[in-house]
Amino acid sequence: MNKKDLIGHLETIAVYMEIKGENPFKISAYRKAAQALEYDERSLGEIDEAGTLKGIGKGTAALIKEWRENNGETELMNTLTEEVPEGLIPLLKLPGLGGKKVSKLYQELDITDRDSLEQACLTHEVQSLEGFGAKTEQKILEALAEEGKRPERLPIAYMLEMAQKLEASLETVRDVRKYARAGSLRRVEESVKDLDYIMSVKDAEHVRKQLVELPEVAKVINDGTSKVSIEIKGEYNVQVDIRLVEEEDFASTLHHFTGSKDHNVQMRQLAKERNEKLSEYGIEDKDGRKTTFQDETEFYAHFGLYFIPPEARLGRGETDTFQEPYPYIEKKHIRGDLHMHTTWSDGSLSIREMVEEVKKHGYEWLALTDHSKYLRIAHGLDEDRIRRQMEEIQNVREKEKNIQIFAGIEMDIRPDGTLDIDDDVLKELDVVIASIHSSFSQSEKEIMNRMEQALKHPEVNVIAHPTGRLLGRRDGYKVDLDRLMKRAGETNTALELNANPNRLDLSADWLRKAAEHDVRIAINTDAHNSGMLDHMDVGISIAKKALLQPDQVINTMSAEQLKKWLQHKKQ
DNA sequence: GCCGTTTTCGGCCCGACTGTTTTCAGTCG
Repeated sequence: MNKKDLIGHLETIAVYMEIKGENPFKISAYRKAAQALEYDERSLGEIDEAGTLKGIGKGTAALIKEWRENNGETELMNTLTEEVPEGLIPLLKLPGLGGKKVSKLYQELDITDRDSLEQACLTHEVQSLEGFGAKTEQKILEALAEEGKRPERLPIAYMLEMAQKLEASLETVRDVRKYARAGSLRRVEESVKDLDYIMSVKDAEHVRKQLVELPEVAKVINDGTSKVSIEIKGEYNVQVDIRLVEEEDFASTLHHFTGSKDHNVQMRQLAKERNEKLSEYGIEDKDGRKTTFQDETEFYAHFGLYFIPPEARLGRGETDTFQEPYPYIEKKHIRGDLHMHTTWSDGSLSIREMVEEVKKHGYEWLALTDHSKYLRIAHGLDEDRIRRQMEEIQNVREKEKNIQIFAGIEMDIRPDGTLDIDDDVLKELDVVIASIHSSFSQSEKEIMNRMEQALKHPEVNVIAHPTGRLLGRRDGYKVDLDRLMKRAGETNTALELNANPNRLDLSADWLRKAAEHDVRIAINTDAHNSGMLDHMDVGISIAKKALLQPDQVINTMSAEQLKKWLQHKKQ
C-alpha cells in the first residue's frame, strides 16, 4: 500500500467517471488530486492530512482516509466497477474515442470490450448510431488493428534520432522563415509521444504541399490550414505535428505548444488574473487587443517572469520560482567532462584523438575513465595497463598545454562488494568513478552493500549511473536511492547524471532530491566516440529540469577547483 | 470535486480539426 497505488486509484476513478459521463470538472478534480500527491516529495506515510494539499478538498480527503483504513478499497470505486464494464476502459485509449462515445456504444449497442466493438463495426451497427458514421467505424477498426503495435510513448533516445533525421529534410523545404522543436521533445522528457514543430512560413500553401511530400512520410494524418500532421517511417512510425504560423505569432505559438499542459494552465491563470486571455496566438486584453512577442523572454516578461527554460515547464511551481532571477545551470557553465572511454577499453578513439575531440567543445579539462578489468567484454584495464595508460596520458599532456587531462578509471564494483582495482593504483589516479555492471538481479541489500563499499572508500569520487536503468528497456537494479543520497552527502561522493539519452541516470526527480541532500552532481557523457560528447546538451537539459544550480554540479569547477575537490574526501 | 483579499455559488484554459451535421459535439493537445 503505497502512494503509487493511491494515485492509481484516483486516476482509475477519473477514467470510470469519464465513461459514466460525470461532470468533466469533477473528473479533473480527481486527476488533480492524484497529481497533487505525485508532486509532493513525501511518501504516503509522511503525509498525515492529505486534505492540506492544494487540490485535495474534503471529499477526496475522506475518500483517501477510507482507502487507507479499508486496505485500498473504497465504496466509490466498488460502485463504479459494478456500473461500468471493465473491458470499456482500454477503449478510451483508441484515437477518436472518448468517454461520451464509449458510453454511447455501451448503452446503445451493449458493447463491453474490444471484441464486441470489433464485431459491431464489422456488422456496421456502429455507423447507424447518432453522432457516428462510416468514417468513424472505419477508424475504429483501423485503431483496433494498430493497437499494441507500438508503445504509446517512445524513449527520448529514439525520438531524438528521428527528429535529427527529419530536421535534415525540413532544411530543404522552401519558403520557411524558421522553425523550432516544441512539445515534450523540446522539454526533453524521458519519453515522447510525437514530434511537434512550429514553423514560420512565407507561403503556407506551398510549404504544406512540400511537407506532405517529404520522402520519409508514411501517411498524412491531417492537412489543415494551420496544422499539418504526418507520420514518418522508422522502426516505429512517428507522428509529426507541424504548426504553420505568421512570423509575429511564432513566439506565442512556440510557447503554447511547448507546454507542458500543466504549465500552460498556470500561465493562462496568470493571464486571467490580469484580465487577459492567453492562447496560442498571443495575448488579448478585455477589448480584444492582441499583444505579440519577439521571443519567449519577452513573452514571460509580460507576466513579470524571467525566462523559464522549456525543460522546467512542468507546472510544478516554476511560475512562482521565476518571479525572481533563478540561477539554473546552462551550457556556458560547463568546463569539462568527467567520464569517457578510449580504445584502451571499449571506446573507438585513441587518447590523442579523444582529447582533440573534447577540445572542440571548448572545455578546460577532461577525465579519461576507461573500464576496469572485471569488465572483460570491454577489455577493461588491470593495474598494469592502468599504469601504462598513465604514462601515455603523461606524454599527451606534455604536448597539450590548452587543456588539462585527468587520468581516471571507471572501476567496477564486483558482485561481492569488493572493488576491482588495488588501492595503491587508485591512489595514483586523479579520478575514480565506481559503477555496477553485473549481477543486476541482486537484492536491494546486496546492491546497497556494493554501493556502500564504494561510497566509503576514500579514493572513490563519483558513483556512475546510480540506478543502471536503460530507458524503455531495463528498469535498473534495486537501489535504495534515499539511502544512497544520504551516504553520498556524508562521504562527499558525487553522483552521476549520465547524459546518454538511453540512460538519463539519475532522473530529474532524483536530482532534485540529491540537491536537497547537498550531494554534488557530475554531468557525464560516458562518451565512447566523438558524437557522444554532444550528449552533454541532453544532460544539461535534465539538470535544468531539476533546476540544478551551477555550484551543485562539479563540471562547473575550474581544473584547480576540481583538483582540490577530488582530494577533499581523503582528508 | 475544488476553490475564494471582489465570490460559499458559480466558475473551472483554449482553440483546431474531424465527422457528423446543416450549426455543432466530441476529441485532442
